[in-house]
Amino acid sequence: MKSAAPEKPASERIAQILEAEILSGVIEPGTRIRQEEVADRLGSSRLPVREALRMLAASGLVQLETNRGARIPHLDKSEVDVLYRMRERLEPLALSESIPHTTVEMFDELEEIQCEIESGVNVSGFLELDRRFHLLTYSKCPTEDLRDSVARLWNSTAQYRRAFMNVDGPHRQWIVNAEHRLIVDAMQRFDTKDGERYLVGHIRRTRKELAAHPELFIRDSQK
Amino acid sequence: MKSAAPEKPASERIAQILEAEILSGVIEPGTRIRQEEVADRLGSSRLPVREALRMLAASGLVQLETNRGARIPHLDKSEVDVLYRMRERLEPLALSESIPHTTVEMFDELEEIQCEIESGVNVSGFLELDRRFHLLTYSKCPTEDLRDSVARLWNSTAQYRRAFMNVDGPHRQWIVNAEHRLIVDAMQRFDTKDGERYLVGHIRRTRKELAAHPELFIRDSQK
DNA sequence: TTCACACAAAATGGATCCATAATCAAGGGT
DNA sequence: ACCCTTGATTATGGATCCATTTTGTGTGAA
Repeated sequence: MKSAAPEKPASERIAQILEAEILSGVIEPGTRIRQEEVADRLGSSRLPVREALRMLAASGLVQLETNRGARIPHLDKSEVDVLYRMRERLEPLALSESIPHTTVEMFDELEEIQCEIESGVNVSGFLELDRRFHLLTYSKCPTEDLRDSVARLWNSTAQYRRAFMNVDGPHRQWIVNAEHRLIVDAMQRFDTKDGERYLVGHIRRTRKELAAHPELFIRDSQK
Repeated sequence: MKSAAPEKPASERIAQILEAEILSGVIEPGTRIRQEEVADRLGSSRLPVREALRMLAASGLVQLETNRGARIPHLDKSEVDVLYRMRERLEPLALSESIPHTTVEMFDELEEIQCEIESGVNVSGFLELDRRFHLLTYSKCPTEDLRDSVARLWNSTAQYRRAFMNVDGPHRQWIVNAEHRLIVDAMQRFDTKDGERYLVGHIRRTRKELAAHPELFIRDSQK
């Protein structure tokens, strides 16, 4: 056998890079993604880019139109509202399914993330830590489809969380911290009901706060 | 302008054909799908087949593994159980969001489908009509992501509904008919709460009946 | 007989090249 | 002055060919 070369995946690399760029806001919403540009920017052919875009479309990060390429979708107020209602229903299930399989290492990591959040970070830092926090609480859910669905919802709504944080900032950050702490506590008590309760409140509150800022959803130019 | 040539889509054609073959059971669960075989069977190159498989993977119909191709996934009992719990939470939301936008044409079509179901059909016929019935009740939901998520769940669980119908047959078909009628009635009354209630019962009952037939989930050979 | 190693065959991932549809610009007509 | 049409440019969809990984088979030894 050759060296310990696990022969890194393939076009997944491009998908991961693009995902990071989209989630971090480097590529702005509404932007059209040209295959060729990405191809020679990342030093590959257009073909893996096409496959990467298909993966991202499956993850809810881009929207594909036949013969019209890929584009980061613009959602209006009511669509984001429904996505949040989906979150309110699915994520508690993911949490319930995850709780029976939690480990102490997981709680250590959750504690670490939450402490970092409370230590004060900027918007991008908070968004990334918050995402890691919640997806980690679901990570022990044995059903991959459920984990994927939840991740899709987080991806689709990421840009609006970012926009909201930019206008309302760490305004009522203490609420998020309290909710996170309560969720972790319920998990440690293996109390799925309580976990669901706090989590629903967490998401529901965010949905309502988002709905109170309709200026985040104003279409820039095109209808 | 040229003739009315809408220039049919592209690799979507292959995806639709494969989807129909998978849902109808022509391609059995666990089967490995070879790109080359599909390519020259449908008279095209391997490239559109690859894209089609990516679409199907996004729809939850196949599972892709790097360098190992596409395969129709085998799910175990607990995974199907969780998928049904996801359905219990998401589909009522889709129904609620759809009800305010219903039309009389839709109710005519629902009536037509339900009558055809009650007229007595074989297993494959029922499965297709049942799928059309429910997805039609969600079809006016304005949020595409929600409709897609629901369709994904139907795709992922299709083979188990088929297996169940094959062993338990039209055993208690009258229950399905009653539930369908009640759902349509609630929709016509624009009563989202009642619609959700009957729909949850419908899915929940199916989940429990499936759970009562563990023999449907016995792994054939590989672990 | 069974396990292990090696080699061959096949299937997938990737790159380059061609065809076609969409976009944009310029020009002419109303 | 505005809109429509017509062409050129650009970008995506598809086909063929090559590289790499996987898998299946066969032979050998314990």
